[in-house]
Amino acid sequence: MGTKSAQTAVDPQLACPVGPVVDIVFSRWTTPILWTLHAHGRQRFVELQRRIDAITPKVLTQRLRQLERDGLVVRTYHPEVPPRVEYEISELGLSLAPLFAHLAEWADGNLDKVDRARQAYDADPAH
Amino acid sequence: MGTKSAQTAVDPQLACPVGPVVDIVFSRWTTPILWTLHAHGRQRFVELQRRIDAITPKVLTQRLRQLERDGLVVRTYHPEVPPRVEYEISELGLSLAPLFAHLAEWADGNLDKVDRARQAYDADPAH
DNA sequence: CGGAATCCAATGGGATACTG
DNA sequence: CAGTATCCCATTGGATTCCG
Repeated sequence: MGTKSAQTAVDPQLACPVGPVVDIVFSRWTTPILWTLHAHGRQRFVELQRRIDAITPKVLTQRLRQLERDGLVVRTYHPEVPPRVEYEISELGLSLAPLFAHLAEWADGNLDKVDRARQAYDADPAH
Repeated sequence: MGTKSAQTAVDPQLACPVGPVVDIVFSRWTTPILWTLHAHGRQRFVELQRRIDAITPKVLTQRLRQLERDGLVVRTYHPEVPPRVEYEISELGLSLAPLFAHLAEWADGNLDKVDRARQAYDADPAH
């Protein structure tokens, strides 16, 4: 990981100004994680793991690290026995809420059209 | 809302309502393709290929097929010699424009914060 | 509990060559 | 021109094990 993002291997800025932000917000597993944190508030590692269907601890750790580095999630470590770690959405992460709402709204009004388009496409023997 | 121990195994789609639409709109290469089609209007395969930095014909074909199947892009085949094919955004695809604008707006106001968060994170030897 | 380390399988995407 | 076909490599993610 680190400085290199897989999706930006081909500088998308020229072809698509929204490329960088898509990398940050919509890379794999980020929306389920952000959504779960937003829906259930501050919670521990295992709670997150249980709520996000069958995600492995390795992948969850990777994604949480990225989200923490990007400032969208705040990690709090409590030096106890046993150790306790809590994750929550940051203020910056919370600022994505309207965008997610917008996305959900579009989905609500148009996902059925996508479905019908697919059925029509699949029904056409020319394809 | 209360936490139910009964539904420990949560379907990822349930865990994140925006999951399906993210798959459709923000899967790999789709935003550069949609953006280019929106910026330059109806255009041919090679034009698309040239404008989207170094995308291979194979991948471009795959993505265009998916976008066509999802009803976001319209493909028009002209049986000439040599053959001519044109792609354009559909009405459904165009309905994504406000969403993209919203995304660009968020990026414009917050991408620098992400950058600073990364620098702060990388500067901390604890990480 | 909250990970880290290791190994491995699947997949996506690049390069190249070819065709109607 | 607009793809298709083939090969191949890199990255991703899953499974498992181990540790402070």
